[in-house]
Amino acid sequence: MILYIVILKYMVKNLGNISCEYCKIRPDSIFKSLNRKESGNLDLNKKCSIYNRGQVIFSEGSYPAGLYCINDGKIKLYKTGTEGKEQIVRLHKSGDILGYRALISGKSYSTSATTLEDSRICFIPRDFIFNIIRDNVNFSLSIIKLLTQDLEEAENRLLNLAQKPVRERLAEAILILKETYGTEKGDNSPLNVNLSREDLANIVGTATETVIRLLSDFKSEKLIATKGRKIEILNYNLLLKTSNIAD
Amino acid sequence: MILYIVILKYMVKNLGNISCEYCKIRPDSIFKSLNRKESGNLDLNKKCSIYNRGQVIFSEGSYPAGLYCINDGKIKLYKTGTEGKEQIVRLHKSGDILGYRALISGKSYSTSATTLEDSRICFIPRDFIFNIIRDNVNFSLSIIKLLTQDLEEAENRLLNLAQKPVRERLAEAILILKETYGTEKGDNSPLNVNLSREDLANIVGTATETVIRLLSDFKSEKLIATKGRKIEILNYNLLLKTSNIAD
DNA sequence: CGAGCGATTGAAAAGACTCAACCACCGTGG
DNA sequence: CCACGGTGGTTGAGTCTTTTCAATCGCTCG
Repeated sequence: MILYIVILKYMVKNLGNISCEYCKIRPDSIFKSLNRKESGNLDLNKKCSIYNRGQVIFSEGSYPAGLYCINDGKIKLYKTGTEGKEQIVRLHKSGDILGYRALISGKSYSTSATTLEDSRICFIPRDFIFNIIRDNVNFSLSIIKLLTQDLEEAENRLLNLAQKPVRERLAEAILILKETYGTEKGDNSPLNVNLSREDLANIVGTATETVIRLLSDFKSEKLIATKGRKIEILNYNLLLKTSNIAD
Repeated sequence: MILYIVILKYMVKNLGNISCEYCKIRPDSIFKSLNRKESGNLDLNKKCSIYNRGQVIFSEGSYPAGLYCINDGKIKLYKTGTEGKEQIVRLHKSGDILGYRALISGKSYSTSATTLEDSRICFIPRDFIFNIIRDNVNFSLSIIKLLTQDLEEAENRLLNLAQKPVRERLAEAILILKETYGTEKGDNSPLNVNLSREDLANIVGTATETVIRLLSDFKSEKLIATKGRKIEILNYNLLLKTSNIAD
């Protein structure tokens, strides 16, 4: 019986190995500039796996052997502070790639990555990536573009952490969650992501209890509604105002 | 007389137009991968200027027409928050280039840059840079490397702002100032940079008064000595401990 | 049913900010 | 030469946000 399960899991893993050429996320990914030959080559080199929710993809301090492409799933990228508390640096979703900073700079990971839900993630070995960078200028331009986006976002968050009160940051975080992961059904439905209060606190950069208190403030102000971990935005405009975002 | 001064200033500006091939900062700069022809070409295209202390090089929101290379000087790169308070994102020194993020991403500047002291800065027009990127793979790899460094640094500061108390962040900031700008004469001399208490606060992400109070704490703990804006590190190890940097 | 984890609430304390006053220094103009 | 105003630095007091610690609750899982 156990053997059977192991085999099944193995099969699932391999079934995950879809074609990059026809991958649903291809139009959004940095691999879109690959030609047919390169793309076919990528198929032969990559290895797709299913990660269960809460599984660690890589850890701060270890060395990258390639990069990860999220076919389907949600991932948190975080650093661990001196007291062991996580700070979530970025959230990722289908179509994003992970671990390219460390791979390219040739250094160890400066963040850890963990799935927020069951995810299908493809691994592409180091050499393949470097070959593409050398051969395909557009690919390295895509990498540069990614980096500039991440950098700009990081600098914005720097400003927020330094200057905005927790209340505003939490409001903004909820808005960003909507931007990133959308809602479950339509406009009047909960955000399509399950985060613990602790994760939320680790995005905002505050204590878990503070998040809980502010969420219940938001609820009494009719900005949001919650049901377990599900958060629904009830008054978008007021939440936007609460977040005090420039312009 | 006034005319004379204007002419003098104009002359100084042109005298500033030194050769990139033999520029003292060339070995440290991203232009080191340029060959002789490209480098000569750069000389013909660039334009060097003297900026007085406190002069703005570019402002958040405006569009880049090229990038800046610091031949000599110190620059603060900062964002302005909703209440008009600055947050210093990064400090730059001789050999650094400025404004490449906005130039490459084709977007407006997301930060402003102002000199902390009189500086000689060269401007290199947009087209020239893009030509190099297209022709010289090593150059774009240098850009990628810069971006990865900046990103890593930004993420580290994110963690610090979110989790560390002001006292630790200020101690770390002083250590970083030493790393970046060194000391005036030797080990037992003040840091080689003049920052107002306000600038210091805008690095650390706190109020000016808090910086002043903590600095005087540090003084009574014999960690540092100050004389006007000059800060001298008296007890490096204890300051390091106070900063609570990991490892 | 009990253990354990995440969520919640309460109370107290700490950290940091704001506001206001005051000081020190510097260059200007009378 | 000195009064003046302006800027940046410093100090004090009070306040508010946020954290910390502790206790409780609810739910799930074995």
